[in-house]
Amino acid sequence: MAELPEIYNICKQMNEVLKEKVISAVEVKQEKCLNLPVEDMLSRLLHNKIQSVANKGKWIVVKLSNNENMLISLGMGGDLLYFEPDKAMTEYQIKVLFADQSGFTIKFWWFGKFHIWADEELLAEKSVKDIAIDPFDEKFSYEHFRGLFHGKKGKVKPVLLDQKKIGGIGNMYIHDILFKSKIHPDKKISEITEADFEALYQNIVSNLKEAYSKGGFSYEKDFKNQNGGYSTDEFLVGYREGKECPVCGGIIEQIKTGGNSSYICPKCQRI
Amino acid sequence: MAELPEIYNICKQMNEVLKEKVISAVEVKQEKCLNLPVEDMLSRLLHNKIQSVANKGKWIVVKLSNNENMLISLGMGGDLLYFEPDKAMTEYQIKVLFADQSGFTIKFWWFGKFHIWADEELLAEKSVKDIAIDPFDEKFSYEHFRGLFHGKKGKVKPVLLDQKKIGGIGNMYIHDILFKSKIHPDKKISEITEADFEALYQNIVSNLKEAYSKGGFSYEKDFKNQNGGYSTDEFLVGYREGKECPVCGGIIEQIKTGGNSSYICPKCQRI
DNA sequence: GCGACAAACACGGA
DNA sequence: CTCCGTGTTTGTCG
Repeated sequence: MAELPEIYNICKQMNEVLKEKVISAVEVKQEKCLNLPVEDMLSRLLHNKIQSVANKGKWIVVKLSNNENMLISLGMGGDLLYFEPDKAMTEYQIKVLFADQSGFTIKFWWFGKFHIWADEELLAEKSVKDIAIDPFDEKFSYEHFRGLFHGKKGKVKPVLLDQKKIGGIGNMYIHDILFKSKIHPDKKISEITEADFEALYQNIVSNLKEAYSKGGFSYEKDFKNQNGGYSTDEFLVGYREGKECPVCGGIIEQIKTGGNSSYICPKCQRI
Repeated sequence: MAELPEIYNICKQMNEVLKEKVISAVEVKQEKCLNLPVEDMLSRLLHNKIQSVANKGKWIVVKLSNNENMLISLGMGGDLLYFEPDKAMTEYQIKVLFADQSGFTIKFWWFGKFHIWADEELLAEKSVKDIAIDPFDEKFSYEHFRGLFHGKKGKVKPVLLDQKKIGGIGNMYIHDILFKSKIHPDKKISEITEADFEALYQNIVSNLKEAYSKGGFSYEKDFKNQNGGYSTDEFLVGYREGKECPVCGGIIEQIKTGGNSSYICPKCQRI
């Protein structure tokens, strides 16, 4: 469930906290989240320095001094937690330890990934190479956004969640973004007006930035084990099926949209 | 509209009539139905002998003495007509002339193809390489047929018309085949019983053989310019929308099934 | 609820 | 009414 606001926040914190730290050990309790045999992973990570951390969509990319990278995907959610010496969590699938005895643990709720790729490999690596820029990127202009829909004929929501089109949006913040824009998730792209697109663009950026400014979603923990300040009370329609629409008083519905669920006000959001 | 019965018939006749004839000229009025520049096509065909003719699904494959092949697709229908010296039709896109001044003309109604491929190329040529055996093939056993559906989850009709699964069936004979089998074209494969599959298999083979035994569909001409003897009166539900079902007296409907039309008795064929 | 992949399906062009 | 390529949608798996 960690989406751009949470991931972006974690990356910022990792940058601040981990810079220049040297990896001294990596412990893996679940090998299937690796892309390499443990031995290979270790030989590519150990004794190297953290250079910088940035997100690529919902992926966290930790760049090391030896041109290797740790790519972390939290999948459906999980905790990526910094620890001071001797303060590590006991539940984790991956633990990275630094020379100063600090480190971080990763605990996935379900499917997470911990992949190692060299800079050159990264360009060809399918998991991340096609991930589009995210709404926090300065190049994420309205023109860029609008262009994603030109000549397209499907439904809106799949495009918004398509990581090859827009990085970082998942199936949580999207509900309110669409609601605020008064667009039904199954609305055909061809039937969306220019004004709708403008509202959609604004709401994507403002909704995610709002969540980021509050430290992310309240159910998620940041790198320093703090829960975010964006609480479920702020949801307008997301996960509020059966409750009243804050705008028109209609009853919010949970509906199936393709493979996932959507929460909508059937009155405010018409197909 | 030529399907397996018509194509099979034409191939048989071509085999009887053209064997050993030597190509002396080819005239092309519509170059876009070729896969080669006219020059190349000519140099690969002229002065070579017809060796044999066989169908691959709805394609007609004319094998020449020099290991080249003429591949003819009649597309949505057309006439492929033999002519005695000086008796050629005047309307055609392609005319093949033999040394004895006999020959054949091809007139497509819409999109037809006249392609040249050497034996070796044929194996890699996408238009025909994956076309499955047809219901007249001795290897088209019930087991073979049944196996086409194992582990599949879509609708029946698309499989029956998929040339990679079964060669030669088109959207004409299929209506009655499904009707006789009491299967709705949109029926899910997973919901079809073994008895249904057996009926379907029998009806595919028998319906197409019946049409073939009568020289094909009455609206189509054979190689000798004779119309087939399988008339529209023999259709049970195909193209009979609004008429009565010959079994239950219900009203036959024309419905959309994916990209094409189907004719069904809504009472005899339930989804 | 994520991401990768494959299967099924829809559509347009020749 | 054909075949084909492409894009879209749906399902499954880890």
